Amino acid sequence: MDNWDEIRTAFQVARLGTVSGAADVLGVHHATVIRHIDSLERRLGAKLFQRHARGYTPTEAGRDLLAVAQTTEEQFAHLSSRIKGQGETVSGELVVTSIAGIADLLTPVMVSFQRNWPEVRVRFLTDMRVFRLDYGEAHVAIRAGTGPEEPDNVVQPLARIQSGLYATKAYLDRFGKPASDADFAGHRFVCVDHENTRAPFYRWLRATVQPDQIAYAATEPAALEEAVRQGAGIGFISCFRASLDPALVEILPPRAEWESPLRIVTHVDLHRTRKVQAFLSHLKDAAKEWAFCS
Amino acid sequence: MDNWDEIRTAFQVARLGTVSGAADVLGVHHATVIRHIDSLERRLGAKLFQRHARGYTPTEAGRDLLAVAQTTEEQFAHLSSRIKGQGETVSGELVVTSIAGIADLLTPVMVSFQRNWPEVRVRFLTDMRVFRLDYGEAHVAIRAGTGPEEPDNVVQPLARIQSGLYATKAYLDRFGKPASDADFAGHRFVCVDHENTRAPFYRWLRATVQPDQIAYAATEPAALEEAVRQGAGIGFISCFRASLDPALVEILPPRAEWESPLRIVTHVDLHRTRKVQAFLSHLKDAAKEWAFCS
DNA sequence: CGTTTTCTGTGCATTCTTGCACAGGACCGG
DNA sequence: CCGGTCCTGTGCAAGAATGCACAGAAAACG
Repeated sequence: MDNWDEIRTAFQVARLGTVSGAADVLGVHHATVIRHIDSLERRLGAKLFQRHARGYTPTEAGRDLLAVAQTTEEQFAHLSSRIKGQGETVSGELVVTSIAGIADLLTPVMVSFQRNWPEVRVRFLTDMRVFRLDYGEAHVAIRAGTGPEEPDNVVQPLARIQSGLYATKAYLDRFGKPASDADFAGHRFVCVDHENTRAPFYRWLRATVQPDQIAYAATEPAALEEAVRQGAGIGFISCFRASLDPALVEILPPRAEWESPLRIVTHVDLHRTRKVQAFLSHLKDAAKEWAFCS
Repeated sequence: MDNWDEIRTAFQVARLGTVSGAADVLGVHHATVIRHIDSLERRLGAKLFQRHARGYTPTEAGRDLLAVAQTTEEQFAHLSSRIKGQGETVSGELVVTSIAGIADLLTPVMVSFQRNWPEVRVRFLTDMRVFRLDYGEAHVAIRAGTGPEEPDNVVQPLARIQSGLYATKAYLDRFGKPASDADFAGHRFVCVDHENTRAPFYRWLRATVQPDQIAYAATEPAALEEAVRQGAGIGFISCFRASLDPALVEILPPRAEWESPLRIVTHVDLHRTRKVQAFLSHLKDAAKEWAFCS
């Protein structure tokens, strides 16, 4: 049963009883309608209509088609209005992905968004691998740094998260607290185990301290943070995370050059929808309230 | 939501995830598939798929379409197999029409046919007006005489119903019983009120008796028969109907020239179907058993 | 790391569908 | 009885959808 258009044509003929009437409704020439019916009947091997000078009377098969196509037309009409409307409504799924490090910063935003738009089911994905927006894996991605992006992705700056140098009280009791970045001699540091990282504060750290001062290195951000908390040395932790842990002591005040940009990335097709726009404005509003950001 | 073929194309793309795969299944070029999707999305004003190098991933709208079109395809497949099969099966409606005069002759045939083919719903229409087969009003018509027929109707002889001259005992007690058609003087007759009727026995009657002997005339066959039963005169009644009424007495034995042919008429498109053929053979078998016919 | 495969996407020629004009038949109303 | 109207049906030309060839890009594979 290929060629659904011919079924649609036959449906209108069965509904209206005449070829001409169906042609008017369908917006085609009546010759086209005749040819569609002929083609469909030839393929089915059965007559759908009794032809006579006053019109086409559906046979039993034609009435069967009428009933089936009637519901089909209704289903398609509903589908059409759903799809046309869904770009304008804030409902359905909203899939947001981000790096794991800022999950606890974002979660309150997600929850309040869902509270504001109860029709929306929020999915918040944090995973090792980067989710790809052009594969339809997420509507919105929140990413750190200034990495390259796909051509079809629209990128917006969200905030600049401040990071500072921290150490535990236990570390300071043992090694003392440096007064400035000129006073780092004899101190040990925690740094990412990657020569050419893009994180600005780690680039600054590698340029400032001696390599043998890096006492602890790891690839995983969470592992680095944990190392500082365990007293392995002085290390960078984002200010908002450090503020949650009273055991951490700020070594130096945050600097603008240490700030790391946070970007909102959306796929160009989804960016225009009201659902995504609603979330974006909600997210930006929330970001304005964030302390430790600029 | 016109152009159902584009929905079908989009359905296959959503189902398979690639344009190329959908093109193979649909038996068209992949460029055609791309153009269908583009056209459909443009008309809906919403993206159905996220495009990427490995294929098309359906969006929320695309998944919605997938679900709707899935059931549509199934419905159409069922419809197709029903229509293709129904020409070969004996089921559904069977509409038979005839003149009212032979309804009680046909009814047992219809009932036994329905008993033999329980899938069939029989509708037996007897009405004043002649039902038109080319308007799809009936599958089979049983008609008397040798009237003209539509070009698309296939006509078969069914039987020749015998009619005889009858009167009531009361009439005979009063007027006597004529020994032959040469002994009709002084008798009164019941005849159709129509100069040029096609019924052979009435033509014979008008040619045989004097006009003033026709004591009772009517247009309706049932009214004529009732007039004979009421003793209005001698009149023609079909033998099978007269045999049911013991009050009627046969005046003259049936003659071949009084016989009226009974024709089966079907529309050429429906004539080929097994359902109609089954009824026709059943009807012919039953007609062989009919007494008062030849 | 280069190669192969498998996708999508687009300009161009072709085929096929569609529209048009007209014929023919049936029905309706005067 | 006869013109007007509303149907269906068909040959022919215009237009639109399709197929083809090729480009380009990304993933898979050895």
